[in-house]
Amino acid sequence: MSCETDTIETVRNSDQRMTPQRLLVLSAIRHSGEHININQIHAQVKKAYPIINISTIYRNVAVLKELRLISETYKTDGETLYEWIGDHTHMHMMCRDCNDMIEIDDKYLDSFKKDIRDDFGFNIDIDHLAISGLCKPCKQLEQVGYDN
Amino acid sequence: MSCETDTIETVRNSDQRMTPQRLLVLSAIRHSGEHININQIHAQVKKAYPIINISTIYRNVAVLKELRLISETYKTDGETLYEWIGDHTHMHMMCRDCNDMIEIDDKYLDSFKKDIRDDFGFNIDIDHLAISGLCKPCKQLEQVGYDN
DNA sequence: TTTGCACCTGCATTTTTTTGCAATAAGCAT
DNA sequence: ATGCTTATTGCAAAAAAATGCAGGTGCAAA
Ligand SMILES: [Mn+2]
Ligand SMILES: [Mn+2]
Ligand SMILES: [Zn+2]
Ligand SMILES: [Zn+2]
Repeated sequence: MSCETDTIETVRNSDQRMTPQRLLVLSAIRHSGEHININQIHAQVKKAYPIINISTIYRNVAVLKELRLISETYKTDGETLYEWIGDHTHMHMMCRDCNDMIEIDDKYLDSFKKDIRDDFGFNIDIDHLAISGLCKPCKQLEQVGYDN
Repeated sequence: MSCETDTIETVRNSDQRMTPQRLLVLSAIRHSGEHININQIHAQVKKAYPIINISTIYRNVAVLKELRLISETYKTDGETLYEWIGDHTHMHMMCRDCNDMIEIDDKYLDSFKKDIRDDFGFNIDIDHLAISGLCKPCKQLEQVGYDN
């Protein structure tokens, strides 16, 4: 795993240790398509290390989240997803009706982010932003009165 | 509970029923200060109806959330909070270090919301918006290098 | 009022997530 | 290399959340 060198440093520089288990969890998330849940991480890690316990997955995900190497997203349908935070910074819009998630460039947040920082001193984490609402098709269905 | 008449109508108009248990859950959330968790709701409802089961709380909270009468917020420290959605629409900024939550007027979101609707047709739910980041004091501590 | 049906509840159980603990091992300093 | 300190792991057990089911009940239509 040569592409993880700087990540390994990040972990080590924070009084945490880089174990084989932790590296496998980290790689599973990093090299998954994009979003991955706990069971998928567990299944993936098991391929290389079958004895690993699910609690180790939970605990490592918590550590990586704390270090802001990964993000945690609660989907509108209840599923919790993890994602690698690299240089591809973006946010998500999640539809509360069809549960679809679309990816949105974080440039859309620039002005809002600035206002909040200027007026409150609060610094928004764009990497951890998932916003719920109604997507275009679902909104149209609602207006036709097709649903409620 | 005379102040719940329109709420009762909302529930009844959606092919769901208004049971005493549901009304108690609803009132507990509505009349709590602002944010309340599952156990607090359970404790509150028990005062009037001691036999109620915790699973009834979980199920009713899910229904009220689906009807958009209440919002569900995952705090940065893991706690899940519920809140009545009335006319006092607002959003929250949650600090990932000190877990403090500040309330912010939704006017700050107007421009962002419009951009997203114009460009993607996606309609953001302001009532369900809680954004994580670093609050002012925590940001200052970080810059001094006091923490990491 | 009475009836009927779909929704709800309580309870038991299952599933998911968290936690305590003793053994192990990472990483720093000899 | 070797030894120390302390984070981390696997396992078991606890706690939290979700679910199946049989009986109960809201409520709309007679
Ligand atoms: Mn993403
Ligand atoms: Mn609030
Ligand atoms: Zn949708
Ligand atoms: Zn803070």
